[in-house]
Amino acid sequence: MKDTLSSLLESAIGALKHQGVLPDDLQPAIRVDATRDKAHGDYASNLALALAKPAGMKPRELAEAIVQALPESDAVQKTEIAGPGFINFFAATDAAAQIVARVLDAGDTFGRSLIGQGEKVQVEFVSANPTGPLHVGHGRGAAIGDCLCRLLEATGFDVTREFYYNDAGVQIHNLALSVQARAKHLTPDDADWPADGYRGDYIARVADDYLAGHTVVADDREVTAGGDPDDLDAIRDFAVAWLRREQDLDLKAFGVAFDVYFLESSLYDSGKVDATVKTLVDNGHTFDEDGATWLRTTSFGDDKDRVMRKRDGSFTYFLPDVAYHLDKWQRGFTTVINEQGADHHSTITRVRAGLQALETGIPEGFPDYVLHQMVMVTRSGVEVKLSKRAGSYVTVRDLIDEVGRDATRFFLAARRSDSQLTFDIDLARSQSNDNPVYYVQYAHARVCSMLRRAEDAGQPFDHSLALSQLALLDNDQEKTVLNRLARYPEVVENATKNREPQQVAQYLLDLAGDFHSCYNAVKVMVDDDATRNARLALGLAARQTLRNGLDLMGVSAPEEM
RNA sequence: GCGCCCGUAGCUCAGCUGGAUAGAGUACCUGACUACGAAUCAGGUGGUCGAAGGUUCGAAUCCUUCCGGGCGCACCA
Repeated sequence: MKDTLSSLLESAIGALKHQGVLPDDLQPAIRVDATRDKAHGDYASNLALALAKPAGMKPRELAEAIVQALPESDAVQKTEIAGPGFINFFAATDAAAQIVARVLDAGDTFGRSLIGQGEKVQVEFVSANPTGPLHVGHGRGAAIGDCLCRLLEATGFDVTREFYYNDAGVQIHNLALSVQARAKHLTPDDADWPADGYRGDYIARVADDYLAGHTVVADDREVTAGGDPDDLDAIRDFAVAWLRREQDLDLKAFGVAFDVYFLESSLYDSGKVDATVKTLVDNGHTFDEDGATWLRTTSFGDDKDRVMRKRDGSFTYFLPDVAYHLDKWQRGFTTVINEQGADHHSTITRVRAGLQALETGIPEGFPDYVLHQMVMVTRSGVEVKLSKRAGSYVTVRDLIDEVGRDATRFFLAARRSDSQLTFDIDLARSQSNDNPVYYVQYAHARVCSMLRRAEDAGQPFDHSLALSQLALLDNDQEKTVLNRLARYPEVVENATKNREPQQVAQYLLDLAGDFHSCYNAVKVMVDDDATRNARLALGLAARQTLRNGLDLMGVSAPEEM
């Protein structure tokens, strides 16, 4: 519909140029938007407003001229000029209703597109180090990241989900010491407990399993416990595998699966860290000072230079980070999106600067970042601190157990990532209708119920009859649903382009609302076969679109509630 | 002090990259099940879009400066 209107406007502009009303060299960007207010018709264009100045005409006069020059079309019932010079289009009912046929025909593919053209995209998200179960912040990252991946897949990109972690750093050493302490029957309250040790109860479980000689299988590794409490290396290997498995279980419960687990240590093993250093040095972007080697990141927009090799000879974290992103580029990912907590935002400039200093033709904006702000968790109105060491933080699995996977995913992905989020556990776990995901799912279940009812009444849905009678969908509420359905593909495209999964959530709430209103205003199960089937078809189209959108969010679409 | 993000109804948040009279949910009032699921719907109350300037036909949206909140500012990750 939108495309139709755009091309109508285009030919009108062409005609006006021909008549000499508009200058020939004018190249207007024709824009048609769905209206917010029914009084403004179904679609509106601001073309006359945008062109008034270059054309040297008053907006309303120009709008008049454009409307006069518009070709006839069956799709348009009437046009109006309103406000400062908007051209409002009222869609012909049967033309608008054709969206139902389109949705039913496309089915699961409605809203999908090929704009990605198979481009290889990598999304790195969660990337938690294996020192504890995933917390709510990771959950937000997982919900947003996975939804982004689903959006990218739906728009024709070739997506790789990647999880990056470090199994050898200082944090992991602390983990091993903590497990060892537990294995020697110390508790976090003992004087000898490691200073920076992890205090969570899970440490004791790791220690028990280690002493018992258990074998753990994670997605990317398998380790059998040595059982010797003095063998710190064995303890570390086992603990890492144990927590990787724990995180796998968290992710599985959340419905998120990764294609690649990438180890920071592999960058050292493969020589990529050394190669990166050599390139940076050879390119002359480094200097030595205070016994350390620095990278001159200020040449690439950073506000100060950064140490890359410490005085003790080891590297700061950002060097392997640069090597890692070079590796991503070399693997053929022209678009890379890093979803991570905003508390690490300072790495962006550094990593990009490092990549530029390699002078290998990597674009300046590489990689893309999607940052999510902090999640504050409250219980009984009191903040629960997010700390792995405290051991009292809310995990992803806590939330899933308490409020369910669907609600957790929806909550965490339904808000803009760059605003802070308060997760009120009491509210979220109360199974009340405050929960917006129920609202959307209920709309879906209602259509299913309607269809069951039609079957039971011996009046099953007649597809071909319905499609021939779509023009009967002419109530205000039905038109609202039709217009909403027509916007879905654009929402998917926009959400993908802007990397904003919350747009999908917002759309689903709007569509569900439109449907519920329509459902209450217009009775579907009427005696007239034509009307009933046309309305069932509208319900089916709404159900299909709800299902497709929910699927993008990784949320189920239940047939009954 | 410097950098990034945020500030929209009492509360939780949308606002489709500049459009028309700023919208939902929740809460609070009033109504609708002898019609398809009332986990729903219809209506009402509720706003200096943090503040002040600027850009233009037009600003919650873009620019500047303040105010307030969060997060960063390591030879930690």
